[in-house]
Amino acid sequence: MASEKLIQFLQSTGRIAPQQAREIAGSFASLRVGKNDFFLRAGKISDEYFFLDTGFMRAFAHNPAGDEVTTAFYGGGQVVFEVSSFFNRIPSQENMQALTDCTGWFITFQELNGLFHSREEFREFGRSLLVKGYAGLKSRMLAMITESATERYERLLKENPEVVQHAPLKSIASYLGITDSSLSRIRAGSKNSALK
Amino acid sequence: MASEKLIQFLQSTGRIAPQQAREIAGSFASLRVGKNDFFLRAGKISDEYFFLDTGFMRAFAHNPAGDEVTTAFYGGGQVVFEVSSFFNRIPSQENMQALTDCTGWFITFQELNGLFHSREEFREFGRSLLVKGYAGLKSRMLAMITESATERYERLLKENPEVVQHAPLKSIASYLGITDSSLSRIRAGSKNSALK
DNA sequence: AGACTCACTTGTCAAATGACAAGAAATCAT
DNA sequence: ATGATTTCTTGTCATTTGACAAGTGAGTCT
Repeated sequence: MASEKLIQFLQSTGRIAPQQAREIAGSFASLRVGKNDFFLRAGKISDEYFFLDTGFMRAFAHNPAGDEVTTAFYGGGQVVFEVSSFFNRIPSQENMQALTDCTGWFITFQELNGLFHSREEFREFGRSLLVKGYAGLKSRMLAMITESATERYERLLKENPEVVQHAPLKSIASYLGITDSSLSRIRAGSKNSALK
Repeated sequence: MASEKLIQFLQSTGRIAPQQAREIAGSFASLRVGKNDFFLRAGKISDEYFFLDTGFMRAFAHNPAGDEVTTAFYGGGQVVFEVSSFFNRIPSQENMQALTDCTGWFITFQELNGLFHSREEFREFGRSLLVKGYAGLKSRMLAMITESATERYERLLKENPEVVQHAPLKSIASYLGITDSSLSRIRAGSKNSALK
């Protein structure tokens, strides 16, 4: 198993020692998701806690009008699962789909819970991940309130440049809360802002 | 101790039995926060996990320009603390302030951790609360992307009518991501939408 | 009472963004 | 390859929202 990246990841919070990380990683099974394949479909229960090793994914919901709204992007080194569906065992409102071919490692809800039960340090790790996701959402919310569309785009470009390279414009636009034509204009503008 | 509401709350996820709920509630101490008093100041570590029994509170941050941005409202029956600061033991970026006189029950981080350690059912309860908060933020984010300011205001009015009665207009406006004059116009408009 | 502050409203104008539609460019299926 | 589909860009115009400023009214302090 070439799960070195997962083992590193488990140690990243400093609460899990190398040997324990190796043991925990042993409970994960490998998974690959082909480009455009769905990792999770709305209506299903999110049951895989998936460490994404290589590739990019996105999550999206539908607004009342039926349009797709991208709610998250994921790159290598992140864990992909729908929090509410996974922990509450209820159908997901969101879809998760691979933007590129993806590879990684997963465990099921049941296995995760077993590990949480038997390993306090892994439980702490899981909480830390949840808290981190929560904080990330909060800061995105703050950006949505205080920044202009252009600023939000530039922030995404800076903080997540790979995403911009792999996601289609309309997904990025709905993630930023703007229309695709507006984003197209923002892109055109930021290049020529000095010219004309 | 008249902590019946807290005891009920602990049982609300169905994972904690009445007797256990009573014992856990016994670890909480009572707290009152006077109107306009700060429950938490930016720069401090959030160290109280506070079950708000009666009253209303809000959380707010400052944007780069220095203006207050309200990030959350809390009413009776909710738990008030800054997730990231509390669990990561880092200074809070947010302030939390009482909108009205408040009463409730709290435990410190250390005590909470002790309970998490000794009582699996309370640990599950804590996770459930975190997951609920996470899901709430996600749906607020979705509303911010897909709904107009008027729709967001009407949703708040419907889902949290008490808040609107106790928070000043400008706090509500920044929570909704609009200026106070826009909110004032929205309010004026929704009354007269049938008239001229 | 009188002067102050604070919360809210309203007017005017500008800026940001959306709606809709047409066209160019890239991608895909057969 | 070719036609179909999707993706992205661009034009025109409408709508939403913001910026700024003035005004009203309610409460507060001395």
